[in-house]
Amino acid sequence: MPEMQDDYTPRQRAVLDKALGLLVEGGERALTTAGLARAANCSKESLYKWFGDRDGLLAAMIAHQASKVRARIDGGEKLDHGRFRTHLVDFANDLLQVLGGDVSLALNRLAIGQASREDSRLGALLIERGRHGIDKRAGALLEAGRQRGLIAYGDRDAAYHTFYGLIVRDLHVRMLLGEAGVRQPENYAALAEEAVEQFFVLFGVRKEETTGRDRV
Amino acid sequence: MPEMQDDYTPRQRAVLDKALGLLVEGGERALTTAGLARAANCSKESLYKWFGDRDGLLAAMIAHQASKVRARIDGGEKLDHGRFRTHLVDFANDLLQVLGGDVSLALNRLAIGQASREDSRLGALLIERGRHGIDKRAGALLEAGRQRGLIAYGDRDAAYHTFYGLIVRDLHVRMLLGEAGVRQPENYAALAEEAVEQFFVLFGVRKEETTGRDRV
DNA sequence: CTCGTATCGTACCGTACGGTACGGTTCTGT
DNA sequence: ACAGAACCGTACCGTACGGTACGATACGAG
Repeated sequence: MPEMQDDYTPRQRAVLDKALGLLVEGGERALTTAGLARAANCSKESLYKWFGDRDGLLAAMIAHQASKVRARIDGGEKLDHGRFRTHLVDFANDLLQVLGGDVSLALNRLAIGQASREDSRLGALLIERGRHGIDKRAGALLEAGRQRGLIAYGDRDAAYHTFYGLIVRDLHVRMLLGEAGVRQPENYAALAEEAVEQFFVLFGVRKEETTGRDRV
Repeated sequence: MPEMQDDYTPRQRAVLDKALGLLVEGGERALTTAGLARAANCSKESLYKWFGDRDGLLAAMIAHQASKVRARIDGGEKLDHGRFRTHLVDFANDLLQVLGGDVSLALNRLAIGQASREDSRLGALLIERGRHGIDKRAGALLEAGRQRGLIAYGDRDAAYHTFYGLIVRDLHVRMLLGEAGVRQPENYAALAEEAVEQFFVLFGVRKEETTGRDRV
């Protein structure tokens, strides 16, 4: 599996960044080969030489963007309840931040728009390059919490997906649809707090009154 | 607010159904005016006369589809815990069934693909015509349960969104992305059961202890 | 200095789409 | 029966896009 590092030259990376910019600004319709060549001061011939065809360009954009968002791994410090809780809240915040980001939304819209085409692998590529890192990080975090006896679950994937649902709810789709008033990063913190709170209600291990009486 | 009933002639409805068929089968690229005219045995001129332009056609398709899915309202029988639970499970099942349906996925993909265009109202239209009915039904259901003392919440919208997240998790986006192996209707029942179970853990009222009252 | 390579800018080609126009046909009301 | 409207099928137009070709330019290797 790929090492999350694109093997493109700096020039090519700059072009891919321009392409992402066009995509974010104007959607798929704005991302034409001629437009990209003009915006990036390169020739269409170079685009086709580097990326093969338009689909190759789109795939390269996803790979390039994924290579920039390095999934940081949480250090293995000693986990008490408070630290674990903080890590979960951080994860939830990061997740909302990522999903609500301009580039993420634009790439997801692109991949979803292409999903009907049978020969398009953009969706799988997006999940493989983008989601799996997040999943790994969350899985490790949950596993660490379970081993310390802070939470309990039968199926880690099920617990993770529940956690994901508690955090994201229907926000992702509504942001993808462009609904007004949904993208409000100032609310992410509160959403993350509440999701973690609910996650602990579902999967937390009662320590007989050891539950930190945090303010909510 | 519209009455969830499209004011189109049967002929026009048949054309809109053909259009939905083309969209489901081949995505947005397959839905061309010429293609639709050929498939529906009508003239392009009629299409433009009836729907104005392509965007009008797309909007009409959404309205037409929404008019077919009538949000049935649950009868007001006496609610005991078992009945209430059954209604919640039914709602969860219906929700998964709807979101995973061919037409719903195709229309959502279409609206999401257009979401970048500033002048596109498809996303808002889809939410307005499709989601609001579901939201109303769920809201009424939750409110009935609360008034019977079966569940407790401070904010109904928050409780509903949590319920939604527990049911759908990340399934909707992954289905939209076309990930293989995600659309498995045979799993919906188990997912619905588990979501309702978790929902009761979070918001259910124990007959003995009346705790679990959360603010926020 | 010179050759080769990579790249740029532009021009070009074929295609496909949105939208319009028009002659011929069917349907409807009187 | 007849007039008018609605509609079909097709042809047509302008545009825009993906992809290719080509001459011009910059630059490193020998």
